[in-house]
Amino acid sequence: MVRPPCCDKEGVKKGPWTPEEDLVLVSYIQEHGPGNWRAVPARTGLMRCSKSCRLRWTNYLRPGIKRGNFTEQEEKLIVHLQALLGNRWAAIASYLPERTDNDIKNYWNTHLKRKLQSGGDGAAKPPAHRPPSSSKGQWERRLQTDINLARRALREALTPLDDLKPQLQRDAAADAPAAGAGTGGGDSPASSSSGASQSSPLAPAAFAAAAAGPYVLTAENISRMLDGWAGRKVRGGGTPGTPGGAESASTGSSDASEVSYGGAAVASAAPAPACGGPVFEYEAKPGVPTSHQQMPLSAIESWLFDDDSHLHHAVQSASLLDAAPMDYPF
DNA sequence: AAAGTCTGCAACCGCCAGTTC
DNA sequence: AGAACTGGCGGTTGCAGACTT
Repeated sequence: MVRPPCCDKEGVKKGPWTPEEDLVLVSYIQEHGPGNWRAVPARTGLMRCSKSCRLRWTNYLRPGIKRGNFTEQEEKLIVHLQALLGNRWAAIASYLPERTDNDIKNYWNTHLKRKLQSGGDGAAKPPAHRPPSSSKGQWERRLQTDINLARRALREALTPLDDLKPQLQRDAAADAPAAGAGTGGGDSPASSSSGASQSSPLAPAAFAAAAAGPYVLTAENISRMLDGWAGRKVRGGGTPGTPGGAESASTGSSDASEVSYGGAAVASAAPAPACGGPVFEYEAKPGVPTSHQQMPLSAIESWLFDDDSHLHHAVQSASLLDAAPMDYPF
């Protein structure tokens, strides 16, 4: 069958997002939560494809995103995971909760690939036989499943206390969801889990936190938000550009995006402050630890790096598969 | 100082898989 | 059961700033 386009191509705006559009999108998501992307353009009036809205949110506007300046630790992790998983950026990104798959993909293509090709820094090189991109085969899924299981077990074992925080917040929100939402914005459907629950069960807690937290979408805050954006480096002639351009966002602690999210330091590598917490807590990647419950990288690394058998197994599997494609009896 | 080249990143495109009807 | 719909993913491109000549 022929798939219709995801949206009507005519009248759909393309290109860089303006601060105003970002604001509209953020406002909408703050109110309704992410999800149901198809309804977003219609309900916000944005002349954007639903897909574009989702991408803009997940790759840029979503709180908790760290931009630019990959640490050596992250770099190593990416290299190893890429060797392990191939170009499955979403899977790799799940190990780096503060990074988007797009970011990691870009970083790989622009930095790491070249680095490894030119001899690299001693980090493990990607195997000669990479899992073929076309083979989303059983072995690969099995591998991913195993990794996920191991990761979950590891997380549970290593971060019992941190895990309690979101749980406590969920419990608190469950106790008084309506009260929290009600104080936030009057008719705000914050307590409605229609859209948000689709993405994460954390939604109610997040909305409660949002209502009680530092960020309220008032005219004042919108003004501050726009001021912050307006004050940013402008890319291109007249185009307001994208807030938080890579390097500047990560280095400039007074970035507009931080302001816009009520000091949740969303663009910063620093963990969310104890007071208030991130407004968009529900926006943690599905199945991925939030910044609160983020597993320590060192733990992952020791698991990944110390036990080479994981890598070797993966590489061997890939090699075998390349040599003689077959249906693995997993 | 100007022109050309390189680099990095945001965003788009098309395909795929899961879900809904 | 199968078609339609939606969201997600990976590859690719276009553009603007940085750098080099």
